[in-house]
Formats: sequence, C-alpha cells, structure tokens
Amino acid sequence: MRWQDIDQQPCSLARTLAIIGDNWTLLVLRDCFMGVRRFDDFQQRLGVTRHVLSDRLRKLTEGGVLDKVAYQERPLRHEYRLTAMGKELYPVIVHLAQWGDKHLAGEHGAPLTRYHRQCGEPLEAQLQCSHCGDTVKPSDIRVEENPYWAGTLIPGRTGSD
Amino acid sequence: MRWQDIDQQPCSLARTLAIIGDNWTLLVLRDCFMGVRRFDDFQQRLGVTRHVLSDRLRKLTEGGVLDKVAYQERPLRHEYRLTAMGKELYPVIVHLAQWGDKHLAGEHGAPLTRYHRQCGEPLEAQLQCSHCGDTVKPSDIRVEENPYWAGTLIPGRTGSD
DNA sequence: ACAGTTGGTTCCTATTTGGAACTTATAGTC
DNA sequence: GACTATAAGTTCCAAATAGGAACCAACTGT
Repeated sequence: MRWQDIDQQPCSLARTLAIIGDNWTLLVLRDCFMGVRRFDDFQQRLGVTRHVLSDRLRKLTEGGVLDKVAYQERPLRHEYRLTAMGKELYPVIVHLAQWGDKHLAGEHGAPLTRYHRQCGEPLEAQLQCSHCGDTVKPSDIRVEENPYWAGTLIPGRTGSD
Repeated sequence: MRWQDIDQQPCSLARTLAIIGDNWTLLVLRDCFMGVRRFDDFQQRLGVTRHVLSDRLRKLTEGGVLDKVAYQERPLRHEYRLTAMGKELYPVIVHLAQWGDKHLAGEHGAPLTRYHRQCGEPLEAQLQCSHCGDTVKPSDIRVEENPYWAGTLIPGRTGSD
C-alpha cells in the first residue's frame, strides 16, 4: 500500500492523515493558527523548500482545510486562510504542542505557553464530553465498530491488558 | 532545512512531530491504541512495507513512545507497548479521528464510533481546562512567548483578523 | 526432513525531497 | 528608461526515502 492511497481505507484517522499527515503539513497548520497566510512567510518560517510548500498548500486547499483567496489584483496575489473546517483542527495542534511542552522541552523551558484567558492559568487541556460535560479519560472511551465493517477494523486481542 | 532536523527548532510541536510526524507513524499509534503489539500484525493491518515499519517502530521506541519488550525467549521475540508517555497521545488520536468522522465519512458512516461510557452518548470531545474545569474554545487561548526567544516565534500580524 | 512462525534485513527500482536558480507580473527608485 | 525589489510560484538536478519482493535466523510442530 502506498502512503498516497491511505485515504481509501475505512478509517477516519487514515483519511484525516491523507490530508494533514504528510511531513511539514502540521507545521504549516501551526503557522496558519499563528496568523501566517502568505507563501514566502511560510517558506521563511518553516525553512521548507518552495515546491514542497507549494504541494502541501495545494493539498490542504483541495482537502478543504485552507482557502486560497486573492488579496490583490495586478499583480494577482493569493493568501491562504483557514476554513471553518480547518479551524476545527486546533485541538489537535494544542494537544500535540502540549505533549511536546511536557516531554521534550529543553533547558530554557517551553518556547510558547498557552494560557486559559478565563482563569488565567497555563492551559493544561484535557478531553471533555460535550454531551455531559464530564472530563473524559482514555479508559472512559468505548470503541464500537460500524456493522458494515464488522470484524475487520478492531483486532482480536492477544495480550493481557 | 531537512525534515529530519526539525527537532532542533524551539517549538514543541516541531519536536513532537520529529517523533510521531512521519508518514505512517500516527497510523502505527492508532493500532497501538487498539491493542496491536507485534510486528507482523502492524504490517498486515497497515499494509506498510516492512522496512518502513521497522524504521518507525525504532523511532517511536527511541522517542520514548513505545517500549520494546521480550514476550518470550527461545526464540527471542519482542513486542511493542505504549509507554505512559505514549498513552498521553490518545487525545491527539481522538481529535484527529473525530475530525475525520465529521468531515470525511463515506456513505456508510464513520467506521468506528467512540462512546463515553459514563453517559452512554457518542463522544464529541472538546477541550477542557484542567485547572478550572471550563470548556476551552480556541479564542479562549492566549499564546505567550518565552522571553528567551522573544520576538522570533510569533509572526508580526499583517492581516485583518 | 520439511513447512510454518516471527521479526526483521537486503536488494532494486521508483518516487519524493532538498537546494538553488529561474519566471512572471508589477511597483518603486535612480 | 533602466534597474531593483516583491510575491508566488515552477524548473532542474542530485540525494534520500519508499514500495515491493525475496531472503535470513532461530526456533517449533508434524
């Protein structure tokens, strides 16, 4: 199986990664959430080569995560903006960065700190059930297979925990 | 800048992606969270080539996300288990899969549904501040730069929102 | 003796990446 | 009018990585 075909799999994670799972793409999104919109700004901040950046921006645009809009005519220039769908990826960025802050910070500490405006404390995000409002731990989650793919997605368990 | 050097950047997200941001790696983690532990099981479920799988498992192990433990002697066989640090990545997986469920499901619906055991409803996870317990929206988050890197991480704003 | 299992490694080809230069269209400066 | 700068890419080549298949080592079971 080629990496470019993973969007064919019956797995929401695989389909999501087909759009945002390439090398560099999540760093492009990081910069989008920091307000970067222009090609050269992405290129200088990331240090990625121009044609890889071009490819990633195209995939994000085709995937509905970014919108390519003209900000001037003559000469025609475009910028890339997060769509509503793209903005919904913010929790992913927050959790990834938070994990890095906790486990991979160097001697100078975390480069960025996110604060919760309402309470003023450094944000330690966790999962919350939007239905009942309770905090959700991993063990609180039960995974159920769609009957259409019954028996093919969840592996038979062999281990002890 | 080469992709393999992004762990040198003063960015927690970049350092995190240096460990788990390669193609295939997050799908390996998906299977880890579903209880897969053995090389051949990963290989068959993912369809990834064996030497790419070998490389990703090695990087995850070196990065402290997985632990390679012998489950039998004679012949010596190892399996890969999530470390405590690795298990903390579950929120990332949940949010990525949830985004795919919402935006990329095909005609048969989401392949897997996650339920919140306590309330019994399909889980729609959102961010919660562990300090005050409130729900956190993206706009509730204020990002502050570590003085050590002052002025280098957050771009100057040029746009209008 | 022979096939099967498990966890890889090796080999070769094809695709992707990194790095630098080039292009197009226009505005501003000497 | 000529030259320089800006922005958003595209093109070119060498080097690295991925995909696919076969091979290997160390057993176990028949």
